[in-house]
Amino acid sequence: MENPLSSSERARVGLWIRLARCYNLAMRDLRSGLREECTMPQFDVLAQLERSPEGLTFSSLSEHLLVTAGNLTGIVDRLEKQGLAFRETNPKDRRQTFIKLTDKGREYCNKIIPQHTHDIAKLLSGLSDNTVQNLRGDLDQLAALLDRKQE
Amino acid sequence: MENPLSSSERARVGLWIRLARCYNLAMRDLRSGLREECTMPQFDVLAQLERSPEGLTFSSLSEHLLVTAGNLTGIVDRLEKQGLAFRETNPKDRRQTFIKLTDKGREYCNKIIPQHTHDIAKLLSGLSDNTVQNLRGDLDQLAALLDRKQE
DNA sequence: TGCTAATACTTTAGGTTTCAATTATCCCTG
DNA sequence: CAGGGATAATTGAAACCTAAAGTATTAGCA
Repeated sequence: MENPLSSSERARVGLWIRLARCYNLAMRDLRSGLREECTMPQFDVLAQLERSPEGLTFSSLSEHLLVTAGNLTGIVDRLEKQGLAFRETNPKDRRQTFIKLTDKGREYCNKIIPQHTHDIAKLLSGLSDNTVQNLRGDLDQLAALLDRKQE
Repeated sequence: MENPLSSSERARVGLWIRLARCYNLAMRDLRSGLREECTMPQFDVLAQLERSPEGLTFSSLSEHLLVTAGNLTGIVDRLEKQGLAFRETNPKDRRQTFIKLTDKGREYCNKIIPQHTHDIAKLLSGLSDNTVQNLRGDLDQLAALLDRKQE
């Protein structure tokens, strides 16, 4: 009835399971390192804003972070409430909103970004430089593939 | 002030970013393939149950799927409401609950598991068998590392 | 100019997720 | 055999997340 999986298909399913497992294990660890400070999604937004002093729109953030714009509304609301970021309507196109860091937000980034960066490096420090390079290359290949399927 | 990142640290941060990006891109695609049927977390639970006719406890599911037990309560509630699974208290230890598939749930699994498996294989079909093998090996190494940090 | 379609964000409904606090049960030791 | 500590699941609060519908605003074109 069911046509059985080819070994090549099985290998790919196994790859997906491993990818998901690594992601979730790492996520769990990194989240706990950030916990007292801010949430992971909030960090992701802050880190993007930090490298764009001119501000970012919801659309561009949504694209970079792979989350829906509807989702960002809430995250930015909370950042705004904490005084770390603020909205600014684009006067040239009043549909668009720029999100920018406040001074407090920038200061905060200067503290937690290096800290979080260090956590990541430490978490992955057990891998050889060689393995890291191989993984990066192969994942780039995979990302290119997945990007293409998106359109 | 800030001591700058070594190139080896930078490489590891880049690896994490790529891993997260691939995970999220793939997740987005696979979710939409499953959408009309059930949610991804529900699928994950069903797929585990399908290979354990004797049932699984919340604790063991929690461990396998890397989610908290509190989270599973809700997911299993919804599966139960849909008539796909049911709870059964362990008479030998009334603290434990076995979760099992109903007939309807088993039938349902027979339909969607092959379908989802096929979606995964198709999504990753653009990678060479060689790249798949390399990635699997390297991710196994990474998972072992992350597992160890967990304890 | 004025209508229509597209774009940008928000809202809503339904799930998911975590952490922390509870409840129920079991185990163990005095 | 009773109390204290561990284990299993649930509950509650807050945040995240998506898809789909809604609201403003802009752009394009007849």
